[in-house]
Amino acid sequence: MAIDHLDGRLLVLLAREPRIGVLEMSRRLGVARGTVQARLDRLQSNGVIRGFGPQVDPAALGYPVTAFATLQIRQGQGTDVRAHLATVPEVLELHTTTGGGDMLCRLVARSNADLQRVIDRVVGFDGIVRASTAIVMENPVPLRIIPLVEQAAEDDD
Amino acid sequence: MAIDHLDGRLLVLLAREPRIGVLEMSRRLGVARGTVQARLDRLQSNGVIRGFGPQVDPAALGYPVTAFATLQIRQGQGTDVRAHLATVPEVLELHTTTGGGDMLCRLVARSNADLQRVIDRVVGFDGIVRASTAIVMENPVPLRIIPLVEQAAEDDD
DNA sequence: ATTTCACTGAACATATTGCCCAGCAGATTC
DNA sequence: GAATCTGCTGGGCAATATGTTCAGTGAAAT
Repeated sequence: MAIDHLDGRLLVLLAREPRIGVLEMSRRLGVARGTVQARLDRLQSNGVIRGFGPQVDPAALGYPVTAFATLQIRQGQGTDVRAHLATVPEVLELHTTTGGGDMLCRLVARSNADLQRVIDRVVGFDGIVRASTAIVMENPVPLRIIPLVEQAAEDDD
Repeated sequence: MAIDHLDGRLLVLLAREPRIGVLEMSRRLGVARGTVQARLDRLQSNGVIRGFGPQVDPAALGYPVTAFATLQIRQGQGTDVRAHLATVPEVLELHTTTGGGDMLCRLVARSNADLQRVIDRVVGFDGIVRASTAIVMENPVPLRIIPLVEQAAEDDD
């Protein structure tokens, strides 16, 4: 399973110049077009490539404040809480983590004041015992995958 | 600034079917091709759309374990720590947050055992005082943007 | 009344796509 | 050793999409 060296180069190329076509990729990688097409298909059915959705910047949408909230959930309320959080647009991401009934979610808001409204909406739900929020000030390493892809391709499995 | 209703529909369409072309989009949205092209260009130079990079699943790459680590940084060491963490491929994301010298980072690893290695590498650096890690068990809400886009488009700014 | 702006609808040459095929090399199986 | 698979090559084809330009239209701003 996983990826070989050519897959790695393909992914890195795709990450750097996402809009180039199959033909151009085959030129850059020095392989036949059919090969690139086959690799891409495989990577997608593999699930390695989940999709090519546009990466939208919440800040540019008017939500410049990001925060992470750790939620403590009352036993047995997990399912309800999940469903509740899924209905809040400002919840961009939700994880359940080790340690009691804990969840971690990524929030955005229009301002620090607005964040209060979002948090109230998030925690204003029966089943959430306690919430602690950390507001993001800087993002020195934005979500990235290239270094990991390169490592995985070198391990060459 | 921000986006109007057509931009919103464009983004949602693009998020749902990322590989469709400009022409097909114009057909779906019922507007001229030039309009879609102009909107897309604007959204990209706006920074609303950061890019179209492939969404790669770390699990499919052989890194099925995700964790969030909260790091406490010694005063004045922030820059060094950032640089250090940027060199670790398993650090997918790094944020500095409110509250003392705290950082939050997203990690992946090949296994729970491997996570220990990653954490050792992350915290094995002068300037990191303390680390507390939460391992992700489930991901009920994967990173998403559509609901926020829809809300922003309705607010119609 | 005039200017500006975004959108339309069309045209054109060029490039890319999806699909087909035959051939080839290396590895695996019998 | 011979047969079979699998992945890659390199080519050809019709259909489609792209980049670009243009003139015309309507609405809003000056």
